Parts: sequence; C-alpha cells; structure tokens
Amino acid sequence: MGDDVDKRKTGRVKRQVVRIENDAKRQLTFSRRRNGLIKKAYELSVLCNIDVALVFHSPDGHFSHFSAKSRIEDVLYRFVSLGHDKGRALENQEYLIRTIDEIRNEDDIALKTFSPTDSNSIAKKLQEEIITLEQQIQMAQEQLSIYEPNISYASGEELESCEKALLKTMNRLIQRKNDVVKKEQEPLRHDPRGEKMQMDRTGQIISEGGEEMPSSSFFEGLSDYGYCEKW
Amino acid sequence: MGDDVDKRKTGRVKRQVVRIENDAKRQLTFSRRRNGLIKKAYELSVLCNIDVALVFHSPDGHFSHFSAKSRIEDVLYRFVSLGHDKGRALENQEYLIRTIDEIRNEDDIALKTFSPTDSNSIAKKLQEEIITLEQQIQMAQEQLSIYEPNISYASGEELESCEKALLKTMNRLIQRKNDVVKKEQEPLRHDPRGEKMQMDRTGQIISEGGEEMPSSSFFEGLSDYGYCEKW
DNA sequence: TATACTATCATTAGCAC
DNA sequence: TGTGCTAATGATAGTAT
Repeated sequence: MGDDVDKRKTGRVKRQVVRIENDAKRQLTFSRRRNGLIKKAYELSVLCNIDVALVFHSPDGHFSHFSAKSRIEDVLYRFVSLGHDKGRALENQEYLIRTIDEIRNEDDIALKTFSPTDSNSIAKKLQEEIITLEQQIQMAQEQLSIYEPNISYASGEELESCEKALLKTMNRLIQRKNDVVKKEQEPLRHDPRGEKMQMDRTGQIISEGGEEMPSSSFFEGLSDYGYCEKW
Repeated sequence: MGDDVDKRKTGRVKRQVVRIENDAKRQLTFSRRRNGLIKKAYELSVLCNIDVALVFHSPDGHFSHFSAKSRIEDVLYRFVSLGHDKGRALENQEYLIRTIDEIRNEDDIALKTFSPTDSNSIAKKLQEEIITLEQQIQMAQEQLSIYEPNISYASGEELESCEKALLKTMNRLIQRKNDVVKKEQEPLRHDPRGEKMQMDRTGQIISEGGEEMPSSSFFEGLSDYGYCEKW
C-alpha cells in the first residue's frame, strides 16, 4: 500500500550520439536501430515509390544489407552504372561502367553455358518454374490469410511463430521467383529498361500479402519488409 | 477571449503505408523521410561504429545516396567483393569480384597516368594538398566555434545560414581531403585493409566539429551527417 | 524545394527474461 | 540474441511561407 517506492520502470533516456563502448549494449542498439532503419527504408520505398538499398559493415568484417522494391544488385548496379551524381563523377566511374558492362555480357554467356540448349527452352523451363513458385506463393498466402489481423488471437505466441515462418517462406519463394524472372529476362533483353518485371515484384510480401502493414504486431521484430539478410 | 475557435493548428496524423499519389506531397514526404533516414543511418554509424551506405532510386531515373564513416564506393566495394551473404552468393558475384578487382588495377594505372612522374612525387604533392586542406578545415572550425551551442543567439536566422554555409564548406573540404587521402593510399597499398585512413575520416564533420550533434537546430534540415549527394 | 510550426504518432533506452 | 515493458525522446503530416 505504501511500498510504491521505486515502482518507476525505467523509460527512455536521451543518449548522446557517441560510440557505445559496452559491447552488449552496442550490439543490442545496433540490432534495434538497424531494424528501425530498415522499417523506415521500407516505408519510404512504398510511400514514395522509391528503390532503396542499405548496406552495413561492422569493423569486424560482418555485413548485412537490405533493399526494398528491387533486388539490391539491381539498385547498386544502377547506382554504379548510371552514375551516382550529376555533378561529380565517381572516382572510377568510367571503369566501373565499362567493367560492369562486361559483367553483364559475361552473365549472358554464363547463362547460355548453364544450359547448352537454345535459349528458348531455357525460357520455357523458367516459365514453368515461375508458375510453380507462384502457386506455392498463393498457397502460402492462403495459409497466411488465416492469421490476418482482425481475427481474435487464440495463442499469441504460437501464432506469431507461424506468421514468421510463413513470411520467411514467402520471402524465400519470392526471391527465388525473382531470380528466375531475372534469368529469364536476360537472354531476351533488348529493351534497355527491363523494368516491367521489377515493377511486378514491387510490393514484395507486402503487396502480395495485404497492400499495407497488416498490424503492428504482425511484423514486429521481423525485418522482412523486402529483402534482408542478417549477419 | 472567446474566439479560440479553430485555433488548432493541424498536427501529425497517422498515415497508411501506401504510395502517396499526390505528386507534390509525395515529393515532400520523400525529401523529409529521406533526411530522417539519413540522420538515423548516421546515428547508427556513430553509435555502433558501423559503415552504412544508402542508395535511392526514383522511377523517373533520379537517384541519390548517402554513406557514413566510409565513402560509399568503399562500402559497396566491400559488399560486392566480400560477398553479400554467407550462404547464398550474389548472382554474378564471381564476375563482380573479378572485374572490380580489375577496376582497382585500372585505377592504379589511371593514377599513374594522372601524373606521369614517379609515384613518390605524387604522394608528396598530395601530402601538401592534404596539409593545405587541413589548415582550411581548422580555420573553418574556428569560425564554426563562434556558432557553437550554449552561446546566446543574437540573430537566429542569419546565424543559421552561416552555420549551414560553413558546414557545407567543411563537408566539401573533408570530402576533398578524403579523395586525396584515398589517391595517396592507392599506389602504396599492400595492406589488404587500408582502413586506417578511413578510420581517420570516421566522424566526418561531426567528430571534427564537436564529437556530438551540437544542438537540435544545428543540423536541422541539413543532411550533412556524412557524404550525401542530392538530386 | 526547403523551412517553420505544432499536435500527434513512432521509436527506442534501460531493464528483465 | 531477441522480446516485452514503460516512459521519454524523436520524427513527421498537415499547412503556410
């Protein structure tokens, strides 16, 4: 009755923007803030229809990245090849453009090597794989719809892990699909901007799963707003 | 006394994370949120000692980028060359590694071409330039110190523009310096991680100008937490 | 396009599991 | 390493300049 002394739970405190020395704290902060950053990047991408790519490097050699709306390779490729600035050129921009152009050619060659038959049959096979994957995605969506918001949660914990598993699966499927789509495009490409297929994958899980962030807890702690690889 | 009708200024409202259709609004939101994202990326970089790179692409071909702690080229290079994932390789990782390695060589050649004399004299010249730039930075810092927080603001508006101008100048200087440093390093490089100089440029303006975000209004609306190129 | 203002909404530091 | 809690800090939508 009277012992409400020190009942105050600690709340947020202001922190100077200075390197956090405590290892555990730094790691925790990194994890949280990176997720925050990714969420914001994702939102920016959707709200403003922007391709976003994030890359993180820790001094100890770990790295991690995220991209929304397009695969990070594509975003970075465009960044490098289209020039990263109107005024000032990249230090070695010319070389990058030239050589990454070579990469593209080599990529084509590799693709042909991958299947020595004619490129038409490749396209066909890939098409089939796409269909299969799309079906899998649909199935996953159907399962996912069970856990949509607005239903009364029965067993919160169990439920969340289901959601996460499903989301991860879907993400993997979509990535897979995109890879296939990309491969399929390559041999046919003549259109300087083969963007249509990329537009197709615009919303990722999100547009596929509900057009908006379904609920606050739905994505809680899960960085699957787009492509995200963790350490 | 009684006419406080509708005195309510509009405040923040919740927004769905859906594409903003109104062009002007979308542009404004993009500008604001990108700045917010950059600020957070910068903070993450400092707090957790992380290299961060951001790349943005709009569908109409505009692009923009930001990096903290290291130049974006370096961050992306590491991303591509070290592999972006432990499990899954970049689609064309091999090619990227190989060719970007070629880029490095070509870069060396270019550097030598840049000054046909021996590389030692190049280093000397660059060293001189660095010193000059450092002096300029010092001068800028001295001027900047006039506007440090805790002083009683006299003419807020006039003052802020001064700050901004100074910050921009300093940023340009530091970038310049870094470019020079990088160029100087290249011909000498044998150490696989020539990171020491990069550490040197860690704090950018911030560590040079005061180790922490001086005041809230100090950086307001200015995205100079690291390297940032705008559209 | 950027900035100021203000009422909200959103993120997160510290702590405990 | 990640999660939940709470309170406080921080970000920002709408509007006008």
